[in-house]
Amino acid sequence: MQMIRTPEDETEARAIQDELRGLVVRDEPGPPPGTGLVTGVDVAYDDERDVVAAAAVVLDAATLAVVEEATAVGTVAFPYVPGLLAFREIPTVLAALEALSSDPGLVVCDGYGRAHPRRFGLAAHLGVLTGLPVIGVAKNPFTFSYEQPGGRRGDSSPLLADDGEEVGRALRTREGVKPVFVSVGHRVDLANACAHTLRLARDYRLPESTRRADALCRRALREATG
DNA sequence: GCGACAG
DNA sequence: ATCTTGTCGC
Repeated sequence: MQMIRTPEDETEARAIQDELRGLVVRDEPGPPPGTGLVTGVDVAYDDERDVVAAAAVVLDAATLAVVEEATAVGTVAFPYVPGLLAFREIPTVLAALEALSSDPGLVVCDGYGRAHPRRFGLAAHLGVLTGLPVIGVAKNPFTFSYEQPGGRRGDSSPLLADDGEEVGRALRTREGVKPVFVSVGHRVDLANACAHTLRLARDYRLPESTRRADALCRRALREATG
């Protein structure tokens, strides 16, 4: 049940991105922070055996308590190429999401959405394929530039593309700790994406959703591989 | 042509 | 992403 087309090469992959980019919805604020469900997704790889494991962890947005977990294991179908990450991750992530009985609510993934060379990163791609509201929270600035945000939790600064567009924000989630990089994927605006991220990063630098998904997909990979 | 580059 | 020990600190 892979709704993603696995391209034959990089040229085809970029063409798919250019085609799907027009389907991204950017004029919806998205679900209000702190209510409903939030689902973190992440993947881990065993490049030796071409195995990939994905995890989806559903949290109660208000308490950050785990509501449901699901995993999926698959075969790596595409190499890692900067700008084409979605083709490597999404097939297995979709399988994990489909294994959930809960409605995922807002989906939070590792990596970027709008902040992408062709403005169609992983979070945007996943959003278009599922129709769900999705945001991306990355651990480094990729190719984008930014000024260091203030040192306090909640401080942020624009993440800028070469053409000057604000494609995301560098958001300080912990005092004096390196910021995270937030960008919108689908059906969520940037201010709301940052608000969600800040609530999810209540106890650590990274959102609880991605921390939980990261731990789970590593465990799934270990159990699938050995 | 070279370097850099989410995970 | 992944390869990888100990170590400083709350």
